[in-house]
Amino acid sequence: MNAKPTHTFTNHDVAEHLRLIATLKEIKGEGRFHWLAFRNAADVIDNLPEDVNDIAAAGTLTDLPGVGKGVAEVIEQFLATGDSELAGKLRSQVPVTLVELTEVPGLGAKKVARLWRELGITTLAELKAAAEAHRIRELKGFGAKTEENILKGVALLEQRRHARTPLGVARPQALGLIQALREALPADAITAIEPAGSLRRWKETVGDLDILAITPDPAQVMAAFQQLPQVEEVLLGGETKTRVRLHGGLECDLRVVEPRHWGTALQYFTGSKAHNIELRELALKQGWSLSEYGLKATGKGDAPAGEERFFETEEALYAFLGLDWIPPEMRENRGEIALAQTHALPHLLTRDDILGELHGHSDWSDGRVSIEAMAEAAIARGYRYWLLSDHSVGLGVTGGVDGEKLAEQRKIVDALNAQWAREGVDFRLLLGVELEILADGSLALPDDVLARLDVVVASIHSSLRQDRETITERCLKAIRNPHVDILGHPTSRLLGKRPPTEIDMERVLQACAETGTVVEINAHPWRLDLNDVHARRAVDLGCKIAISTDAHRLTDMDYLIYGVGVARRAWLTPDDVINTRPVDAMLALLKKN
DNA sequence: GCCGTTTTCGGCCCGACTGTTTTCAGTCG
Repeated sequence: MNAKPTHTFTNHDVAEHLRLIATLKEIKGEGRFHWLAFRNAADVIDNLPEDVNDIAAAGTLTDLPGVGKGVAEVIEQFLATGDSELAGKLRSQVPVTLVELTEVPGLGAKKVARLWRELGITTLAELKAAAEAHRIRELKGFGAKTEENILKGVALLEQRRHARTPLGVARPQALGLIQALREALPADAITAIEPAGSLRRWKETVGDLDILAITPDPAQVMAAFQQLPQVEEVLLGGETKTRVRLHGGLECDLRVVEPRHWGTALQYFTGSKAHNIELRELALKQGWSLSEYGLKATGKGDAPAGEERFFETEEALYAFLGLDWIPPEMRENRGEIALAQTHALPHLLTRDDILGELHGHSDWSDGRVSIEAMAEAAIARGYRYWLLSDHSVGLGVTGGVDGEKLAEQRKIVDALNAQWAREGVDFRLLLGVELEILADGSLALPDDVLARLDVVVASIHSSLRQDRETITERCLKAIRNPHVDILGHPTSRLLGKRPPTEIDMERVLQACAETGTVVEINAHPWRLDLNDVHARRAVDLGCKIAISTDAHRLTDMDYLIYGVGVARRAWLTPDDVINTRPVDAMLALLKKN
C-alpha cells in the first residue's frame, strides 16, 4: 500500500485501478466473471456524472449498478490511499508489467499468461527478444505468424500509435474515406454507407473508425477499400469485414451487410459496447437473442425457438423492444434505455437551435481577420448575433485589449450594428472580452470597464499547473465577480496535448449555479471543454450552458457541430443552452444572482 | 464478483476473423 495520497483521485483514476485489478485477475487465470465484474464497474465509474469521492463519502457506492461489496471496498481503499489491498495482493502474484503486454494487438490475458509461465517473459523488451530469437514458436499453439505479429505489435506500441484520435481529426478522415470509396466504384455499387462507432456517437476521441455499408457485391467493395490511397496496410480481410491501417496510424473497419440487416447492424456497430450489452440483456428478457443480423427467438419468450426477425431501420428494432429510438450520442448506458422504455427521452439540442455564438476573436488579439469579416461570417451562417470577445490584457502572447481599446471596439461595433439595421439585416454584434483570470484569481480588467461590455467571458490560460486548491479558489474568485457572465473552457485542456487542470469541477459548477454564471462548452475540437460528463453535471446542478467555437478564423465556426455533439452527449435540450434564445432573451439570462 | 419480471443460486451478449489446428481457442469489438 502506498503512503498518504497527495491529491484527490478522479473517477477515471478509480476506473483505471479497477481495470488494473481486472487484467491482473484475468492473467492470473481467475474465472471470467470474477474479473469481468471489475471491468464492468470501471466502465460505470468512468461514465458517472457525479464525483465518486462524494458517493463514497455518502456511503452509497453499492447503489451503483455493477458495484457490490467487493468493488466498493476496493474503491474506498483506493480513494483513501491510492491503492487497494486486492491490487497489492495481485501484484505479489502476477508481475504488473504483464498488463502492458496485453496491450500488444493480438495478445490477450491467456497468451500473456502462457508466455510468462512457460518462457518467463514479463516485459515488452523480453517479449521482443523472445520473438526475435524464435523462442515463441516453440510453444504449442504459437507459430511463426504469431511471432511476426507480436514484433509488429511491439513496434506499434513503441511508437505510441495506438493513442485515441480527436474526433475533429477522425471525422474528416472517415468522411474522406467514404467519398473516396464511392468515387472508386460504379454509382450502384454501394446502396448505403455510414460511419458508425464512437464517431457516430460524437465521442470526443475515437479509437478507430467503423464504416458500415450495403452492397450487392461485397467482394468488389472490399477490394476497392483495400486499394484506397489512404490505406497503409491491410490488417484483416474477410468476406464481410476488412480492417486497414491508414497513413497516420488510425485504423478503420469496413463491414458490409444485406439491406434486411441494416437496422440491427447499424445499431450494433454504433455501440457503445455497454449500451449494446444492456440492449441484448433486455432482448433476452423478452425471449430474443440480439445480434448484428437480427433477433432470434430463444424459445423462452412467446415466439418459438429459432424464429427470426429482421429490421431495416434502427427505429424498427428499438420499437420492437418497446423503446423509443435513442440518439447515438446518448448510447453510453447512462440510463438512456430506461428513459426510452418510458418514452421520456429528452428532446436533444440540434445545430439549428443555435442562434448565435458567445466567444470569438478578431485581429485585435490573436484572431486572423477583422471584426467586420468575423461578423459577416456569422451572418452568412445564419446567426442572429455574435460576441466579439478578444483576449484582454494579461495574456502576454497576444497583446490583448484594455479599457481604451474596448472603447474603440465599441465605436466599430455600434457603427456596424447601425449599418445592418439600415440594411434590414437581423443581426447584432455584441461587444465583450475574453477576460484573463490571473494567477492569483484577480481579473485583468477593472469592474468599471467590464460594466460597459455586453458579455464577459472569463478564462484561464496561464499557471495551468497550480494545485487543485489554488486553481479552484482562483476560478471561484472570478465566478463570484458580478460582471463575469460566462466561464470559458473551464479545464483548459487540449486533447492529446495538454491535460486538464486539476480544478475541482464539482465546486466550480456549484458556484456557477449559485451565482448564475453560465458555463461554456468550447466547441473547438481540441478543447471540447466542458466535456460531456461535466456538462451533464452542470445542468443537473442548475447551470446554464453557452456553446461557442472560440473562433480565431472564419472557418473555425465550422467547429460548432462538435460542441453540439458534446451537448447532445450530455443530454442537453435547447432550454439548457442560452445561445438558443433570441439576443434580448439571452442577455436577460446573463443577469447574475 | 454482481444480480434479480425464472430473486439468495445459477446464470452472466454475440459473432468475425486469425492462427494453429483438423474442430477450436483466443482475441477483438
